[in-house]
Amino acid sequence: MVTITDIAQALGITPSTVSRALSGSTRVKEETRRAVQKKAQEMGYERNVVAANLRKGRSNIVGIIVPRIHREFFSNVIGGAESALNDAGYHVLICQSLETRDAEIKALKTLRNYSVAGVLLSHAIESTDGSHIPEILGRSIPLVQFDRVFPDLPGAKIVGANYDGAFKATSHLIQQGYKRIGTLAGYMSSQAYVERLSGYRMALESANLPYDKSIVFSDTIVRETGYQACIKALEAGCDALYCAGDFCALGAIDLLKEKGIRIPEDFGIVGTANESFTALMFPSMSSLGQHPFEMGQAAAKAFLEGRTDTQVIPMELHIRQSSNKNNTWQK
Amino acid sequence: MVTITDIAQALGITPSTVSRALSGSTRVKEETRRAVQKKAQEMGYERNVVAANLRKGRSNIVGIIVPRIHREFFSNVIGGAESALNDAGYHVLICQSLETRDAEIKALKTLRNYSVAGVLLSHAIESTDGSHIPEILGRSIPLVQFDRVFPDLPGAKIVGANYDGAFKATSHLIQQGYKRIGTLAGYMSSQAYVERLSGYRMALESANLPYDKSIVFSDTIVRETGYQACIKALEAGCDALYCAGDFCALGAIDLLKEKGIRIPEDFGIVGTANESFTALMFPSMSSLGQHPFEMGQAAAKAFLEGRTDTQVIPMELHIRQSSNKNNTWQK
DNA sequence: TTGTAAGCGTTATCAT
DNA sequence: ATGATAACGCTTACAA
Repeated sequence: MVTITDIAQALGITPSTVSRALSGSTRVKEETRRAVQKKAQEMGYERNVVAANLRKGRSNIVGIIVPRIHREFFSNVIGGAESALNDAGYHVLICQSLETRDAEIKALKTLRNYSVAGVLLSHAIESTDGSHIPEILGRSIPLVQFDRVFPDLPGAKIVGANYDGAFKATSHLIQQGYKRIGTLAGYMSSQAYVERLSGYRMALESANLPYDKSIVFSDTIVRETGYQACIKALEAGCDALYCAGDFCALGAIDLLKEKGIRIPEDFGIVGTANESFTALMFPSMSSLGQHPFEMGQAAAKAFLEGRTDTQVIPMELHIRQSSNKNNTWQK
Repeated sequence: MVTITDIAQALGITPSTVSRALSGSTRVKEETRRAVQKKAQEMGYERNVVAANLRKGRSNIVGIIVPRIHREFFSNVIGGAESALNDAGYHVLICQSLETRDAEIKALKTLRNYSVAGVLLSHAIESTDGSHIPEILGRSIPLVQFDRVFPDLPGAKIVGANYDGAFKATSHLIQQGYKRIGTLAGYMSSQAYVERLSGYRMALESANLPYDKSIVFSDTIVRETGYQACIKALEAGCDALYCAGDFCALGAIDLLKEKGIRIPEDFGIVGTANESFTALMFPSMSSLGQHPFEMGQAAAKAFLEGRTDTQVIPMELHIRQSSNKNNTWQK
């Protein structure tokens, strides 16, 4: 590997000058800069980023911590973030918390240890508060939170319009004529779900419908728990569910099919996330869509631009068969 | 940040001893090792990996290069690889080639520059040969290829049982009684698709059916091209298609629905990849399943164990409605 | 078993 | 505008 010292020797100058010429900004004669750049090109020089990082005390790596890489939502966020960061000369070190606080802490320490330029984080469900985060990152590593955020932490935040979205989704169910609308609300440890629940509640109250805690099912939001919760929802006389996730909505549909309950005639379902399967399944599932790729790009840009505000990414309601009594199909 | 020098001072010994005590193996008195470890703990020491990497000329980062992070298949591979690597103390730097050779080359150079411990790679479609890969990585960075591999490159390879799988899928269509079975074969620049085509061909020949090039559609395998190819397949008198991807199979189904052609009665479809939507759509789609998570784990383990052989991950045929005339439903 | 010293490749500070 | 020098924190011959 060719170093700046090699170039310096070849040119009869010193490494410092080469370094300056190559790093752009500082005062170097135009002539020498050109000569250095030419020589560097010729010799196939590439800056050793590890050495540069050590000396500078910061790297051009951005860490991304997500609960699970292979969840459709998160992999899309990562895809969006990586593209934007890469365009700006950054690279992405990726960590999974697997929803545990310990792994999240370990990942944060790892990233600090690599002196990353920044951290993009969506916290583990197990992390009910975010105090560990600034504690580990300190003042010098900028933090961008996305999707699951701690509002009280400083720094940029990118969130979905959870309140608005859930309000729209629930209002839609009301308009369709469903009378007793429950919700699979998700983890109350996460702000995103708390807001979805608020949106649900306000939609009911705006329509002068009662908010009834006995049909608010707060649990993990996987297929199996959706199935289980739907049993209780039926017992409680529900005829529709707004679900804070698509997989728990799927579980609910599993049960309804099993019981021979017609969708959407007898029971309405709206999920959340607009996973790709929702449009393709039968009956197709109405879902409140997030925009993960854009969220990833927004998180990356917030880091790149040094923003510290909160950005809200709109959520769109995709009305499909599972909630559409009037049969106005929408792909 | 506390350094080994700090620990050394606190203990009245030298940094080298501290380094040795902390790096495990070398000869250090058990007593001092214990003292050092205790002190390190006390002072909250964490080894600066950047410095260590610079000195050693290699890092504990493994680079993963995939065409696109957010494709379901690849994100699952990454998820599996990350878990296994993380357990062994490695971290993952992630790069997207976006299917272009240039980005792939850039990523390889970046990873070399970070002196990564190894590279896990699934090459871009645009890369029709792999000569650039060892050229950039050299002898010292181990390469593990997965899914899309160049057989002539040295090093470990993890591939799906594409030949076997396509053979099974096509044989299944034959058994179901379809008479003229075409294929959406995918990119012939990639070995995986070449093998799927071979499996398709051999299944036909084993059943004494002709292999007819006019019903082999080789193209990109997205929804739209599947739709287009299916038009031609119908014109050519096909009554079934083995599709080398799920999305092109979906495009084919789009067309069949549009034309009112019954699935599976009049036309059979088998896709490849077993994307999650295949089980949920209507009619549910038969698909040749890969095991991306396991593939990622296998790739990681191949790196960790220094293997250089080729491992074949079996593919399973999931028979669902789209090819199941006998209606023996299988979830 | 431990200490000494050099060096990984770069950047930053001070001179010149 | 350029050069000399030190330093980032660690590892590793070599010496003791």
